[in-house]
Amino acid sequence: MAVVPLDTALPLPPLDGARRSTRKKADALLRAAAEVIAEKGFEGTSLRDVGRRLGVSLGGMYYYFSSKDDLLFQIQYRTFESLLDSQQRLASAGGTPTERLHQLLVGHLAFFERHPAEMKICTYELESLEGDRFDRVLEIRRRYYRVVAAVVSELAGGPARKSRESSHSRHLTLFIFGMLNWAFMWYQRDKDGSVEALGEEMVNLLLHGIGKRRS
Amino acid sequence: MAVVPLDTALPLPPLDGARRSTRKKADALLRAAAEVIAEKGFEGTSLRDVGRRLGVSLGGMYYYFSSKDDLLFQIQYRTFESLLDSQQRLASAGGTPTERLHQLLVGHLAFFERHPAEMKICTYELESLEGDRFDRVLEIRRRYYRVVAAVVSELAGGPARKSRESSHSRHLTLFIFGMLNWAFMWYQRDKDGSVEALGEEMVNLLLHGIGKRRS
DNA sequence: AGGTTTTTCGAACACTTGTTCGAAATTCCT
DNA sequence: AGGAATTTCGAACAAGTGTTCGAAAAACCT
Repeated sequence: MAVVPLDTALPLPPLDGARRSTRKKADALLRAAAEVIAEKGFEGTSLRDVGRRLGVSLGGMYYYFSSKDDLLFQIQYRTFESLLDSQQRLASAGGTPTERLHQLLVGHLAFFERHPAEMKICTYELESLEGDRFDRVLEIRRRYYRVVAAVVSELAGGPARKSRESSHSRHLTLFIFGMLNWAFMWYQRDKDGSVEALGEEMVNLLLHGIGKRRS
Repeated sequence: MAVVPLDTALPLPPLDGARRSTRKKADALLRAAAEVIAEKGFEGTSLRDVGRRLGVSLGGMYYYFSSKDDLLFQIQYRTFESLLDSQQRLASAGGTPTERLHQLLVGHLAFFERHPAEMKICTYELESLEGDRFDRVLEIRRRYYRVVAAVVSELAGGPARKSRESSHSRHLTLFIFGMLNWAFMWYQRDKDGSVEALGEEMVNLLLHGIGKRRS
């Protein structure tokens, strides 16, 4: 009976036994790819284009990524890893539910301001992923959803019920994500002010509705 | 000196001197194309695919559309024409500003429920348009924006100022579009109820904020 | 220095794409 | 029925795609 070698699970492209400089270059390629894909779309982007930005040949790209799909997956997964981590820190930093919501809104907007290309890709190109890669990205997105939903439930439903999420607070949460994620369609710092100020406007709307200002 | 014929400005594909059945077929092709593009993206969709759905050969497609870009343009432009028309009717039907906002929210959601593929394309594939086609779609989108923005200003700013839109009500309007347009990411009639009910939840949030129900 | 591993390249592959064009088929009108 | 306009097709084109592979180059370690 043949024995399957048990060592490092993933064979080539994940760059496990790689020099640090190589990993740095993979990161740089990922960032460059994000910019191109954000501009021309995933299908409209060729690996040759991405490589050319950093002087890497087409064949060379396959040393860093096992496929074009893998590249897209890594952009999306890493982005949500980073966002989730940052937001989880904020959500568990204490304060009233209102304060925590405020933190999360500004946190999301600030992250999006720092990584516009990656965030755009996450909203535009989720469905360009397939199979396992799609599932894994969906799963981490759900984790992020729950972080925000928890705070919204607290705020909307009074003391959080242990049981299933109410459809009311589900909708509230999705409305909020809509406002947040739509921002990349129009937000320009010059025109719209800082993300902190924008987060403030958002939290005012969410707490008191249109018309009334301040708390 | 040669004389350029002055008659029907647009020569071929706009199907000006066309039989009624031909225009019907063009409409059917447009709908079929919308479904394919909504599923696989514009770049990922081939004219061969679209044609095959209705038994039209690749070459045949060019009798109806002057190019692949033209097809995408027509989907987007016609969709906004129809949406704009329908919403303008609602906005000028009278009632208090609150009632008119309510009408517009439900109207938008209902339109989106009737034309999910087209609406998805309008949000995903605007940037796949170029030059004049891009400009024209942008212009009609702005017209629609103003219809909603006008009602929001009335509601938020007290009596509407004649002058420039305040950045506060600009943001409010864009928040609302975010909630509306994000809905296609998650809305399922079974799970989320009717669009009328959803519109009600939205208007409640906008008027009174989280937590308080009813008016 | 020499030898090993990591990195890079370029050519070749099979395939798909949008577009053009001229001839054939169909439909319409009188 | 015949003639004119319309619709439809199929083949051909040039260009671009992701992926594979084996050999060369560079970097590293002792």
